[in-house]
Amino acid sequence: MTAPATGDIHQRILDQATQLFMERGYHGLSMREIAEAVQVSKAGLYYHFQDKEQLFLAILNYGLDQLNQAMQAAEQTSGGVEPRLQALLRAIMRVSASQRAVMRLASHELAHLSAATQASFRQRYYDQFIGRIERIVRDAIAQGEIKAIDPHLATWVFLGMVYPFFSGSDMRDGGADPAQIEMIVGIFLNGVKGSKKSTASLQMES
Amino acid sequence: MTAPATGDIHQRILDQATQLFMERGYHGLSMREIAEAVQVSKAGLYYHFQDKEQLFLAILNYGLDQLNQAMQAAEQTSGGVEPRLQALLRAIMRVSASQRAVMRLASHELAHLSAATQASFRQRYYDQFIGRIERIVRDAIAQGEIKAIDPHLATWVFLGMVYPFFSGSDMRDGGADPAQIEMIVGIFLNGVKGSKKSTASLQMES
DNA sequence: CCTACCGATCGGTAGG
DNA sequence: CCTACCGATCGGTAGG
Repeated sequence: MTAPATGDIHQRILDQATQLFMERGYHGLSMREIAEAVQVSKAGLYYHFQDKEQLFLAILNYGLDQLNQAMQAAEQTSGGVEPRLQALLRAIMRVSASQRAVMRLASHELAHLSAATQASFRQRYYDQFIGRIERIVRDAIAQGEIKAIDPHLATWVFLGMVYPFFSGSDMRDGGADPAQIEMIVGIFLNGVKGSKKSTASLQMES
Repeated sequence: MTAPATGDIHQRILDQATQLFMERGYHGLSMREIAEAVQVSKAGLYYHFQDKEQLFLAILNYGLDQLNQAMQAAEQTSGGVEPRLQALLRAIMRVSASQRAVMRLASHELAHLSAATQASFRQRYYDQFIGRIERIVRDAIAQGEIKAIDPHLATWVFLGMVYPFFSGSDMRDGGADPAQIEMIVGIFLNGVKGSKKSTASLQMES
């Protein structure tokens, strides 16, 4: 009566649950509530997903896949750190805000899942997301484009800077302002820039 | 039998619950489990705290108080952005890692509380924590020490950079490495430095 | 502060 | 045999 409602139920569950888990967290949302939102029975949920944890994991994996595809295309960009980082960020900002926010959901809620689930997702997360940024940072250090700081730390610093754009809750919900993103990349690069073409005074540490 | 166990039960509940909420999140931890950990009855918990939300709020407020006291002392520091930011960060890093992590707990879980509780905490959070950093940033912009960017955005960028040091879960648990902290402040300041002149603000190593 | 409970809801599963 | 569910209920636990 209300609608044909037959738009791939599997996907409709994923979409609705994504939104609800984002608002309420893993333990703050029940399978019953998801079922009501999707207008299937709770048993219907369990036909499509083994249990709550596997449903949640499917959400995280789907979000990571979206990001991965976007980042893959952007990775062809060659040149220095700046064009590469900017291209990566632009690609990330082109995926929907809600799928971006799934990465934040992952970092907040992963600890509440079983050890096996955590391990399996964390592996993919590093391979497909963090690793891509860290690789650019490592290359830039090798080229002397940025200071010889710990690449892992530098990556986390950079991610921390753009973190608000993965959320829409801490900051303004408008979201992906390209100018702001570019400025933040600029701040990062200016902050960590190496001795190559500027002053050598910042280089050494012991 | 087991222990005298009479070390201010109110505080023991706070301490134990802080640790457990940190591991499990607001909805991932039951009052029953807290009671068992503290070795009081569940009803005993309700003698000391009105309900689960008020217990959780007490934890957040206590953590904020610790930070507030430390930051108040550091706020006497005068001079440019750099000494002021460094003093503030050093003060923050002197409070225990677990109390620092309470701020992260707040940012993760606050959304799961009632609107009234959220509002009451967020007010204090801005007044006593974020506001202190934003004030320094605003002063620095007014003095031309750093670029004329949105102070709110700059504050969130800075907080994002030091975010890992509020956790102990995303990064190494060792926690507060002063050298890393100083370097990050240096990266931020170098990244946002203004047109005034690059005098002492570039020197981050001693 | 405890024992003894409540209305309701939790994640998950039965047979059809 | 299949896909795609349903109404009802399981044993336990939630906050109060």
